[in-house]
Amino acid sequence: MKVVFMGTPEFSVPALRALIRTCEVVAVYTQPDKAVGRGLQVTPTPVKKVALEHGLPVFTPEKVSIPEEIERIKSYAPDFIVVVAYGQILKLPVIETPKYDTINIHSSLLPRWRGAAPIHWALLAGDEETGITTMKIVPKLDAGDMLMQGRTRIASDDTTQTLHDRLAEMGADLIVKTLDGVMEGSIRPEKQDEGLVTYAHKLTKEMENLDWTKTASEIDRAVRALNPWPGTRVCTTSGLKLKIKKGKPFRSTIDRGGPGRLIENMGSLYVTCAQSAYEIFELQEEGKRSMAVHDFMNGLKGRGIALPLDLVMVPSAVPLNALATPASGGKV
RNA sequence: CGCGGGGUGGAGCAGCCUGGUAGCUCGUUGGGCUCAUAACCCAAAGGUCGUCAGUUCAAAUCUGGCCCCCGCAA
Repeated sequence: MKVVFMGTPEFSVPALRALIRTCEVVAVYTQPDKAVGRGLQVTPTPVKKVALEHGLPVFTPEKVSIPEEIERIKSYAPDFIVVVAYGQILKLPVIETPKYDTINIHSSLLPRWRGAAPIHWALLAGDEETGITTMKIVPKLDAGDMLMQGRTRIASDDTTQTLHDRLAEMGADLIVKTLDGVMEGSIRPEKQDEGLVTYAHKLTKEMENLDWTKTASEIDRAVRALNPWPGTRVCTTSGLKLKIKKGKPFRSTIDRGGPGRLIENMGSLYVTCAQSAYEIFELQEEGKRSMAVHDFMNGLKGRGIALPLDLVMVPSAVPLNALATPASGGKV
């Protein structure tokens, strides 16, 4: 079975490896190398690295839906094109190239969370479970008929990072089964119920700003969902900028002057919010490494900074309560 | 030459601008107090201030080179 693979970030890698093991990967498409990292080093994408390790032909066009790339793909006579977080929208001529189908691995239980950041939004919304959907690609983003799904529960300590890793592995497993199923004709594609569609909008940098008027459990979800990027940040009136890396909702109520303060209680650090407080375990000050809250508080005393500290509200670009947007808002 | 922050006893930091006996909050060790304690009190150990060179009577502090770490830039 000949497969053309299209993918870019770390999330795509397990699927690529699985396909290399089980199929004939005839070509790999990925995004052009970009200048990233300290010093703006030009770095190949994770997918490109793996493809090169296996001696596969790699192509990195700015646009894949142009005639010469379509001709190139045709020349490989693929049975399937598999697309995993490629980063480009495929036009119909590309989609129609393979003998069988062009298939996408999407990291949500469609039709919930179409779009760019499904893992984050599942976590933010407090979903109890999420998963992987394989589907036929159609020109409209993430709207194709579904082929297979794999589900996983979201644990109370799951972060975007842990879910990402888990779902990437599940996707690798599922795509192999999906290709086999399509070949055998044992899978019957299922239409998405448009009434249940929600969109996972792209995250913005500004979403890092914590809205401490929310409840502790909403804050907890934000801390876990926005980890590692863009993070969850809090700014004090005195100019400290702190990223909350880990914490948990505090059960009892603490009333120390209302929401929006950093307070110390029994040797622990809390940010007060709606009704109660959120306890911080690990944080990172601007420009510094991440550290345990205990070390941070020692440093504060060393600098002569005393708690409590008042926080400044910085607005987010996308309100976290813009959770499940209705199907009508078809922009992603 | 992409932008920026930093390397000070075991940890997190202050001191550096305005050179002159190395400090804070913890931890560790010993002792005390207490029914008891992660609490409190007393005491002690522990640092070539990243590295090399320069300026100076004198450098953690000023100047230049080098090494390493971190944040942004998805």
